[in-house]
Amino acid sequence: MPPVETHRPLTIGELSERSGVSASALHFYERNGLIEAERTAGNQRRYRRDTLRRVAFIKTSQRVGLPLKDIREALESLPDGRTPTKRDWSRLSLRWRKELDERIAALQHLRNDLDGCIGCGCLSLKSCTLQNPSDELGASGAGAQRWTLPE
Amino acid sequence: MPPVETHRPLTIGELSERSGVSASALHFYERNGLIEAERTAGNQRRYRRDTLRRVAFIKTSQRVGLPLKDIREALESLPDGRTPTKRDWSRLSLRWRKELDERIAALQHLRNDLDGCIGCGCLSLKSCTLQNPSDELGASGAGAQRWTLPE
DNA sequence: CTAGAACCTCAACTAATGTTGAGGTCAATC
DNA sequence: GATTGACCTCAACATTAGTTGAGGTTCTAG
Repeated sequence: MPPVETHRPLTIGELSERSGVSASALHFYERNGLIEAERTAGNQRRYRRDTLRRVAFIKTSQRVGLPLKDIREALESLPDGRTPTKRDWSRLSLRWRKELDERIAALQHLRNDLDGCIGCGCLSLKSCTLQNPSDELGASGAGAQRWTLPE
Repeated sequence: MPPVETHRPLTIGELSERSGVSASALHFYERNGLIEAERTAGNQRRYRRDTLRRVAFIKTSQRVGLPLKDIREALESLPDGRTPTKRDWSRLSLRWRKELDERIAALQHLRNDLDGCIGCGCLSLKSCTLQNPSDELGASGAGAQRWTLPE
């Protein structure tokens, strides 16, 4: 296997296969500015190989629960012309880690409240902190709102 | 304040105000079998007061990230004719607690993986467990899929 | 008894995240 | 150099969770 093979750009079929993301979803991501592609003379897409990592980042971010809009914003912070370095990706990962931490904390808080409510079976509006995000949960885990409330 | 006031059914405006859920959303919940209402002679909705708790349960469940379909299924396990008791609500809360636990565990797993990746900046398909839900995360935290994958 | 607030239904629209299909083109192989 | 699988665009549709508006009715307070 010639090493030059390693640098050949990917067709959409290859990217789809290797990323596990459908071609139609890749089209969609492109329309929404999350990925981009060169074109052949015949107008077919050719992806730089680091697009694979980009798509991986998109998938992972979605698993965390982030909307594509946020993911696009994060990706926009990548260097424009050059292929992103490990350091670039690390920075993004670190950013997501914070989101994750907040989200986990919020869910744990919710669980604690739920534990309290299981005893009383309350879930009633005034007495149960679960009902009012702006109450205790809002104060100690503002991150929660990021994930469930509209902007 | 006469105690009989406590038993008067709620108008949609009252339920909306007290639950923080818009009237149009209440209509929507009704269309989708999540809540129900009696009607006055003039066809206006009148809600039993425990509907307040039902709506609270819906809101809380949504904050956990559950789709309405799942919430409806849970609510269907409530007794049909009578007003649910604390015990009934406790049972549902307990069920949600399990979901929450799984979800927290899955996110923690994801975070651990992410920590590994921050060091290497990888996020590449083969080497990074983050990419393949059916790998480690799938094995130890199947619950994660419940929240992010289509059925 | 009447004005105005609150309510009713139904249809259409929104936004996110894609999928599906029609109709046509490209490119790699025999 | 033709075939065939992979690709292209564009439009329409799907799903979730509602919102908005039009056009009409009911309820309540004065």
